[in-house]
Amino acid sequence: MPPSEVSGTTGRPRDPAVELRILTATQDLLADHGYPGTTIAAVAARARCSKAAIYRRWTTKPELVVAAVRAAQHVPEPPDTGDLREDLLAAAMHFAESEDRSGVLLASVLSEIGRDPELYEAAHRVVGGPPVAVLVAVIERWIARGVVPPHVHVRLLADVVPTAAFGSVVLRKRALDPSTVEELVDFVLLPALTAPGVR
Amino acid sequence: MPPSEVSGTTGRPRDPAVELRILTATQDLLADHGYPGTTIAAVAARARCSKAAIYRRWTTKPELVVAAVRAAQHVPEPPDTGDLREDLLAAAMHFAESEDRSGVLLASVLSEIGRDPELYEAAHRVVGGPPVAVLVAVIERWIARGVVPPHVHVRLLADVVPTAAFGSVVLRKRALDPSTVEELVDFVLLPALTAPGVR
DNA sequence: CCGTAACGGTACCGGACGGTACCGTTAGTG
DNA sequence: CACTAACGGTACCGTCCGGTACCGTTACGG
Repeated sequence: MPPSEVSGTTGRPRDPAVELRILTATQDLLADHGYPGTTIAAVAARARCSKAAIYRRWTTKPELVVAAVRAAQHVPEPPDTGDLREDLLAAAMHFAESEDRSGVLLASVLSEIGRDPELYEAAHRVVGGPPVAVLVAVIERWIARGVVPPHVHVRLLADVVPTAAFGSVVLRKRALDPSTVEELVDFVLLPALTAPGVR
Repeated sequence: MPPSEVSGTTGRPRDPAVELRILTATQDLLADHGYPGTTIAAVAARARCSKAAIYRRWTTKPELVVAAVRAAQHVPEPPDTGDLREDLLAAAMHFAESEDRSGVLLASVLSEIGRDPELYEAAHRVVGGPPVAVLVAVIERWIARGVVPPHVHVRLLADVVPTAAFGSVVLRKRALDPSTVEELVDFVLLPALTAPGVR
């Protein structure tokens, strides 16, 4: 939900540039200092605006944070390169470090947004779902093509890279290395997807 | 480091029961409410003691938390059942839910202990290292026995289960299901360990 | 040109929490 | 029996931070 759109029909209009500065400032602070370090005062200072300008748009801090995370996201397209490994790499690389900060931001927020289940669910659904769904879609397509056997545990394998990315961000304060993502694809996903049925 | 052992040679001796109650209360609160929810006042209330009794033993909250996490841990023995799958299961189950709360506690703390690198490192080294080392040891032993090919990415695979456990605790507020651990072993670790060289 | 509302700035409120100080009481040691 | 230090209890301090209120100023619509 973008800024509360309720505003009188007359008077000085809101400056859209302020809105943008607030959101990017929130993203910066979330990425650098986590949820607790992202104070409203700090956001205001970085956005070069007043706290009032923030509370005019969002009623509470968690709502601002969700808006900032949502603004950072752009839904990826399921790749279809004709090669299993290339598809996996393309889908998995969304979780590596890149100019797209949505993964890093999501991890920062999810781990610290605390005990508010409603906001937690909102953030998870909006930002966490789609990229994992892309990985699931890729795997299922290659199952349909008969390249990957149908007995593999799709959900479990699709979660490997996102989970690793999450751990990296939360534990080591930095995004997953692209080379590590490549290793995960080559040494974990591909063997598990192409191995004959074990057990 | 247990309670500051500096205490005069005379006077009323410290009650060891109080110490124990403080540590278990801290563990309970960490597991249930995370690091921020573990306030000193709450620990004192649950331990049925005064805040002063806590600060008599530990100088600061992070030190108390590290002590509580450390107290919850007991170093596991590397299993050697003669069967690869059984060894992996035994080592991996340390990260599933059980009466041993050390994994859950570590996850709670690591994700929220914040920007104090010193305490972070201490907690990680003390509690996070050994269980992963057990997994590494198991895999390397089976490489030495020639059952697992030497080209597998040991560190990467040994981290799969711990990372999943961490994500589960932080994201879903509950420990990893034993059946999920079993699935990870069967559908991720074993295929990756036994697959022929890919790529 | 008047009304309205957003603007930056800032003072302020209220609650939470880490940590300290001091109480009278109690359990040990010499 | 005197001394000492831990005990539970509690009042207190300082700080941080989310959120509110109010300022004079500014930009737009009717």
